[in-house]
Amino acid sequence: MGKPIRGQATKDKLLEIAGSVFAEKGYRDATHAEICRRAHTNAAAINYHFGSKEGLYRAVFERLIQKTEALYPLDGGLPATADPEARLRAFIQARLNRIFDPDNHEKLHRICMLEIFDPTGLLMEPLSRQLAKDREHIVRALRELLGPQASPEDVTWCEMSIVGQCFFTAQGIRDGVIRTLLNLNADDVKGLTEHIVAFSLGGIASIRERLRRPAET
Amino acid sequence: MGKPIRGQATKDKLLEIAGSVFAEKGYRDATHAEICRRAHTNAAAINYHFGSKEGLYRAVFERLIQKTEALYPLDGGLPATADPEARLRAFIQARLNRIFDPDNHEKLHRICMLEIFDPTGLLMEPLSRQLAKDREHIVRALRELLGPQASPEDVTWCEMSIVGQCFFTAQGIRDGVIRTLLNLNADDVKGLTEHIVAFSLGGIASIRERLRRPAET
Amino acid sequence: MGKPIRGQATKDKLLEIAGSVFAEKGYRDATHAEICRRAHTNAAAINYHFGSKEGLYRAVFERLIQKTEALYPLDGGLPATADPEARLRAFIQARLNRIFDPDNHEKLHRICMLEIFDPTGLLMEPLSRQLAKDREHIVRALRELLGPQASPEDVTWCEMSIVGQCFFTAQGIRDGVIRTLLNLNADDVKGLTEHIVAFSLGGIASIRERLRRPAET
Amino acid sequence: MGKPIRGQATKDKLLEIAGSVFAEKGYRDATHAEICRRAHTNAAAINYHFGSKEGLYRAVFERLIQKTEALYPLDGGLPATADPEARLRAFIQARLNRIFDPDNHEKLHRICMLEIFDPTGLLMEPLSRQLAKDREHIVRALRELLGPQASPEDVTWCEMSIVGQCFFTAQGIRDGVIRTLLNLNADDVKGLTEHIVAFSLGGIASIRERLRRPAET
DNA sequence: AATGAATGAGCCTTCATTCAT
DNA sequence: GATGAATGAAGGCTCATTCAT
Repeated sequence: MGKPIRGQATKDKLLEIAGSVFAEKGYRDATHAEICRRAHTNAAAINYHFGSKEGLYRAVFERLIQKTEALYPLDGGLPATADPEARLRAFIQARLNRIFDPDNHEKLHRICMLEIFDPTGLLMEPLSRQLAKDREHIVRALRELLGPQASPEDVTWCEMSIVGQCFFTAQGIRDGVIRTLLNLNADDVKGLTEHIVAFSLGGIASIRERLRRPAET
Repeated sequence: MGKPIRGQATKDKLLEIAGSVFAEKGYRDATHAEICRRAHTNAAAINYHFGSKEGLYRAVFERLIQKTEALYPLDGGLPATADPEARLRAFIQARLNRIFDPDNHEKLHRICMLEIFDPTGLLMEPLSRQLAKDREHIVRALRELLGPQASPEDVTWCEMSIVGQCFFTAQGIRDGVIRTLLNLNADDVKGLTEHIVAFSLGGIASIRERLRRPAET
Repeated sequence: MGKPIRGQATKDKLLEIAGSVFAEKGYRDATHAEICRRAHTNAAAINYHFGSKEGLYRAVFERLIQKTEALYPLDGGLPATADPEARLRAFIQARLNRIFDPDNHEKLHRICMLEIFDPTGLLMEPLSRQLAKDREHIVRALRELLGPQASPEDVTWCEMSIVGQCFFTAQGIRDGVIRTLLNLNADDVKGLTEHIVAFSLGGIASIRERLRRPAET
Repeated sequence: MGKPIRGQATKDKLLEIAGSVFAEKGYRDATHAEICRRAHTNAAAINYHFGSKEGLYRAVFERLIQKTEALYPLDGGLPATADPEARLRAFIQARLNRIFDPDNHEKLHRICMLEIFDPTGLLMEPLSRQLAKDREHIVRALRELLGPQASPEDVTWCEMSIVGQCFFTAQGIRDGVIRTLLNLNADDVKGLTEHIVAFSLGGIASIRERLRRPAET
């Protein structure tokens, strides 16, 4: 109740705005000047509240992670005993929801993509911790779906196939060059989800079949 | 024969080195200083030969495109009348070969990825022209594989599923955070190819089946 | 009786800590941040209590002067009628004691040295008042030792010779480059005193002799 | 003949001016802005020519050392076999000449004093090398003058007594607080030299005598 | 034709100080 | 009376570019 503590308000504002700027421009191109201008703060505020641009970046990431985790758990709320196909669907759905969430989460997605393709080295630890945690759900579902013959490598490749579809397709739908090229409907998240689920289940079935008859390769 | 014109040699050297630096650091973090140091040239050479950093970047891209196209055509040399499954396999193979080519072509891949995920806006035109051209082969193969019921959107989504697997999996195998996380064998390009082909054929079959019974969704 | 006023405690703590920081880093390199951190105070406390960094600096100096004067009078407690040689020895002893006092007084010495060699201009008045006062004892002793033929200039030069030995030798024994170079024993203050006394008495005798036979130069 | 190479002129100007500014303000208070303003250069010139402020500082020091060494050798041109008293006089003379040289050398003296009393840590290596070299002449002369009974420590203390007189007296004559206080004639370098020589010879004689009769202490 | 020298704009950061409570 | 929050000014440095030769 009542207005927030004075200091916290500025700090939150900075985190909010900095999240947007980092997501838009990437860490290196985001400047104190722009962040502070948009947050209506002095250029020294970042260093005052976060010690440095790096400190701000890390704080932004942590905050985005927390918000997102709470909102879109990657198990979709399903118990570990649920049908693995349903859990796969839930995972894909959650991934796409995270990406297309209009609020904070697309920022997280952007920042993660940038870190994966052009790392700053500043989020190494929290990012890999996060990614490791995110994998658990899908890896478990995949093990069940692929059956006991699947090696860890088989599982990982299938995981990459699925996550790659989510990340890349989302990028294609939403941004830049590819979007212009493909002329896809950015709003049809549901349709996209169904596509990826169907495609992936087919892919998984195919891999499973292949494992049963390895001679054919 | 006679010695090569001195100016041309410097220019080529710059293109060569700049390709590496742009690929390693991205456009924004690549500096005149580093490029010229590694090319043993004066810092003014870039502007002298290419007018600006932007000019150099564009020239580098064009040159990489040319070299790569000649080396790894995306139809794999197959005629348009060949078996569509074979053409799909050829496409995936060529994509992965381009990515894993130890020479120049991984540079092209890096630059394309960076442009897709963090566009500079400088390659908009040549990049989208290139991507449009690259699509043709796979889109044709997919149309045949998915059958006449597939809408253009279905085809595009499948295309994205396949390309997404290639791009993202390659990234996962080769670089940074994800590689550390997954502990995959970076050399097994052949195994990766077979995985993506098998997974994709399964995925395509699943989508085709789904188109025949649309009520199920 | 009764607990000390809270404000006074903070103020004293600030004076104490600021003395150390000014002595260690010099006025210019001493920062509000460091002083207040080490004094467990808010960064605004300095300006609140002392108006400005300058005000704090002056207050620190005054306080150090007071403490030191009480502890190590430069006449060594000897009456003005005592043997001038004894008074000279007492002066040198007191100077060195001030410098090597492990508590507060080496701070005063450091600050004076820094002001002499790299003046801030902020202590001009109190410092020159202090130095003028400090001179009195040795100047009087020197006049007696040099005899009536000595001009004021002769006296001053001898004074400088003696004080110079104290200040510089002390610096050499205790700090940085010179100490490393000379490898002297930092604890032998007594030995150093005896050296300077002996050297100076010899020097004074030589000057006195020279005054009697000015033709020789 | 003819005007100097273009680049070298700016570089020399910067060294020249920077020497003055470093000597006047000390390393920390000397700013790019002031140096470049006075050298009529852009603020980026320092980093262009010397890499950094530190680089400039080091270059300034080296240059001052070189010029000074050539102009005022501390042996005064005397052979090592000359009368030790003459060599002592030559040493003191050279030291004072270096300090009072109106051209570059007082800059060197200022910088050395600042480094000794408030080190930046940037000249540690060249400074201590230089000081070690400077000592040689006087140490040799002192060994002869003090006789075989003198321990290395005795020699060092006498050295400090002499150098201390030179440094401190010079400071007193020339700068700030002390000068105002003492009202000495800044131009009488010759008189000062004679004073320090006479005082020191007397001091040395006294120490030598003391070594012969150690019981008296 | 080619390059060493120079620069203006902008970046992150630090600091003493002031403000609002 | 005392302090957490905020700031304007300035600092060293980097960089793509331009200039003079």
